[in-house]
Amino acid sequence: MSEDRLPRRSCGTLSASDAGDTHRVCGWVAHRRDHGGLVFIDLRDETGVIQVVADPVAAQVFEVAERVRHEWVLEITGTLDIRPEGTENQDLPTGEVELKASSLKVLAESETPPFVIDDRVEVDEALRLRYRYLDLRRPKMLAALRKRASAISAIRLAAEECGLLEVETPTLTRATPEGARDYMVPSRQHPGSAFALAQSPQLYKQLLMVAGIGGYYQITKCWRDEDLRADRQPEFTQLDIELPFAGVDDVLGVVEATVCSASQAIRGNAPDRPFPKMTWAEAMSRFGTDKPDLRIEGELKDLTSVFGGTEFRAFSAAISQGSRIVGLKSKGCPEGASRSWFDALIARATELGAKGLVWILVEPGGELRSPVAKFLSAAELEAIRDVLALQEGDIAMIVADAISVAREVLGRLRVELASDSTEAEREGAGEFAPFWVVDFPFAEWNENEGRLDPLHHPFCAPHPDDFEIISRGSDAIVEAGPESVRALAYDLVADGWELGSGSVRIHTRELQETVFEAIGIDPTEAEEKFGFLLEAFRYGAPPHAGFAIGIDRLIAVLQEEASIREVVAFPKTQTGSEPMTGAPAAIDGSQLASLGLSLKQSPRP
RNA sequence: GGGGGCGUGGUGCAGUUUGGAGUGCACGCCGGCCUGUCAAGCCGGAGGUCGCGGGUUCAAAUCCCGUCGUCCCCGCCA
Repeated sequence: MSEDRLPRRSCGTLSASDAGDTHRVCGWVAHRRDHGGLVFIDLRDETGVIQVVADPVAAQVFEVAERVRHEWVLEITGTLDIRPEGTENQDLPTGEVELKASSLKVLAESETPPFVIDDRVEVDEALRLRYRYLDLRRPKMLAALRKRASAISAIRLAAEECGLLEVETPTLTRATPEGARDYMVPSRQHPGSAFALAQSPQLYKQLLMVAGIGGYYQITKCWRDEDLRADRQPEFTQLDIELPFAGVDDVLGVVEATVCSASQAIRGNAPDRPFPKMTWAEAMSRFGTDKPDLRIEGELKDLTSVFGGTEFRAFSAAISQGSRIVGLKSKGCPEGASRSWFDALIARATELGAKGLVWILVEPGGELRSPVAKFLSAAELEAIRDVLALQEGDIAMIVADAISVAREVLGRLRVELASDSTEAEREGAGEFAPFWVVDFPFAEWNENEGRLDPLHHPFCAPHPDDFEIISRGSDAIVEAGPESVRALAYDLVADGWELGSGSVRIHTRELQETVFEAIGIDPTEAEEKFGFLLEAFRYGAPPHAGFAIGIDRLIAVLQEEASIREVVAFPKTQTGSEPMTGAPAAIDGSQLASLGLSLKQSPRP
C-alpha cells in the first residue's frame, strides 16, 4: 500500500511483546469467521497463524473481509492488540494477541481448493499428490520439510566436524551389471548408447579413496528402477560416507555422529553412543529377520530340545528330518481368542511357507488351551510356558520346519501381529533406538541361478576369521554353509527399518579377483564390468570402509512416519508416476529421432 | 509377475453381505441472519456417469467378467 511499508512479519511469530505496534503480515486465509458485524480471519504463513480482526469501523477493510474466501492471499497491516480478557486462545501459539486490520489488500484470489488445507482433514493420497502444492501448504507438511532441511544441515555439519569432504560424483554414469535395474538415459551424442542414472556412488567413492581423499561424504540422489514400497521411491536421497585407513568402528563412529545430529535436529534428543551391536546371526535367531523391530515384545525361542522325546508325531517326525521347533510369544490377540482368528493365523503361516503352526493360548487362570494339547505331555507344556515366559492372555506360536523357514515365518508373524495392535501398546513406542547389525554373511545361495550371490555387494571384505574359507572359492563357502561365512558388512536398523548399510571394502586387486571368483564372476567379466576399479587398485589403494544411509528413511523414522512419501516434497506413486505433472510421459517423436531411437511398443494413452 | 484393501456430490465415509426410485451422515461450497469467534453458530439451498467397459436380470452402487487408478504386501530392491 504505502511506499515506505513496514517489513513483513511472520504470522506465527507475533506475540504479546509486539503488542501496541503496527505490523504488516502476508499469508493465506486459513479460516474466516463472519459474525455479521465482526469478521475474524485466521491468516496462515509458513510460521503459523495469526487472528486478524476486521471491524466495521474500518469500513473498507470490513467490506473486503466479508468477501474473502479460503486460501485467498492477503496483505494485512494493523495494530497488534492484546486480546480482550476471556477471548485468548490457549491452543494457538499467537492466541494472546490479534491483529486489528487497518488495511487489507487482496494479493490473489483462490478458487475453492479440492480439499481443505488443514492437518486434521484426511485426504486420499492420490489427490494430495495431484495437488501437492496445496498438500504441502498444510502446516504439518511444511514442518516436515523444515525438519528434513534442518536434519540435513546438521548432518553436513557433523560430517564436516569428522573431517569429511563433500565431493559430488556423477549421476549420469555407466550401467552396473548387477543389482537393481537402471534408469537409462539415452545420449544424443552417442546414438545407441545410454547412461544409467547412478544407483549409488559406490564405485566413485572407492575411487576417491584411491585418489587420496581424506574422508568423503555426499548427500546425493540415487535411482533404482524397481517396484516401490512405503519405504522405497525410484529416486531417493542417500548420505554416502567413505573413510580411508579405517576399520569397522571408525565408520560406525562417523555414522553415529551424523545420525545423532539428525536426531537432535528433528527430535531435540539423540540416542546414546555407541549404538548397540547385534550380529546378523543373533538377529536371525532371536527375531527371524535382519532388521528386527525391537519395540515389539517377544523373541523366537528354539524349543527343539523340549521335544526331544515327544509323543507328538508332527514334532518328532520333523526333528528326525533335521527340522527345528521354534516358538514365539505374542501378547494376546486383538479379537479375543476366537477359533476363526487362530484359523486365519494358521492360514497366514502356511502362506508364508510353513507346513503348519501350533498355537497355545494361556487362559485366565493360567490353563493352556491348544488343539494339540492332548498330544503334548504336561512336562512339555510347562517347558513351553517356561521358555517362552508365557503369561495369562499370551499366545504361543510354534513352527516345526527347516530352521530358515521357521525363523522367516515367525519373524514375519511377529511383525504382522504387532502392526495389528496400536502403536501405543508397543513397548518403547516413540523412542529412537538405532542399533547395528554386524557380521552379515559374505554371500547367499541363489536357488534360481544355482550359484552364490554377494549379500551386500562384491566389494565387501571378508571377515578375517572366515577369509580362509572364502579364499578356497565358492565350493568351500557352500560346504561351510553360506550363512556362517561372514563379511565385514553391517546395517543400521531402527524400528524395523533398514536405515543403511556399509562394509569394509576390498582394496587389493588380488583379493578382489579372489572374491569375484568365489561369487562366480569370471576374470573376463570382471575386467569388462569393473576393469577401471581393478586398474585403480594397481596404483596403491588405501584400506577403506564406508557406509550409506537412506536419508528419506532416516528422516521418516525420526518423524515417526510410516511412509517416506511424507518427508519427500514431490514423491511418486507406487507405480512410479507423478499425478501432478503426469510424468513419465510419452516421448515426443522429434526427441526420439534426435536420440536415434524407435519404439517397439506404444505407450498407454 | 503375484496376493489383498479401496474407488459412491468438491472432501471423508455409510449403503454392497441378502439386487428394488441416488437413500443417509459429517465437512466443504452458495445465499441469508448474526459484534468475540477461533475447524464459530443458526436457517435455507445447490451439487451425482456410484472409476471405466461389458455381462446376468423385469430391475445393478450392490451379482459376474474385464479394465484403469491408488494404497499395503510378496517377488524384486548387489
